[in-house]
Amino acid sequence: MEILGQKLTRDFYLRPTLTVAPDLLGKTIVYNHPQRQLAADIVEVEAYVGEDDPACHAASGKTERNRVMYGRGGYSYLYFIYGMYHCFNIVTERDGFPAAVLIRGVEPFIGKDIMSRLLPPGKSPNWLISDGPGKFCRAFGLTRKQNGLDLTGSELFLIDRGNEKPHVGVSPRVGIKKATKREWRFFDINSRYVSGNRTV
DNA sequence: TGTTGGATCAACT
DNA sequence: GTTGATCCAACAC
Repeated sequence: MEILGQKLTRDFYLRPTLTVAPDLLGKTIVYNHPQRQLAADIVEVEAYVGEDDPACHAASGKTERNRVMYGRGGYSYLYFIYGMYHCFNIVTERDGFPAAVLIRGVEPFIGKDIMSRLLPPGKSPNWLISDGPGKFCRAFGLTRKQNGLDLTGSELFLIDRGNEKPHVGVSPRVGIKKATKREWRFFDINSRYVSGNRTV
């Protein structure tokens, strides 16, 4: 199935991270796996910008883990955390400057039934499957295998399908103890799929 | 070689 | 509000 929309090009990702992050709200992530197609609209993100940002993985320099963050914008940065979860980031800005946007919440658009099968059994049908960075990666089946993918390619990419501009809320980033004064979390205030709106 | 704690989530009290 | 699950990168030694 072909989804109607304009694929985001390299230029989109090369802009300043604090411009790209809120601009990602309402855009659609498409994951074309050989056996399945998944798509979801972004409703919550966080920006991590450069070695001067104490909360950014690049705060203490380049390592094997954060290597793709140092590359050109428009690539995926996936890492494993807390022994159980993965987090998906979109690398931004020019080659050599480490920055990325963490995807924290999405509204399922295509393949919700497939996503549900990747989740633990016994949840009620209206259980939110993608409100939170770990839950999003689990619903999409994203792991470190997808680290470093070119998001202008055909496997994993983003499109603008003309969604209405969301009403954007701003807050400090979640789950970090450093740089809590920086309000670099952006979310669609009308979406149920923003993390923290627990519905079970 | 060993230790520690994290951009999480859900199930407790 | 607190804790368990469970891995591995980063850093200390």
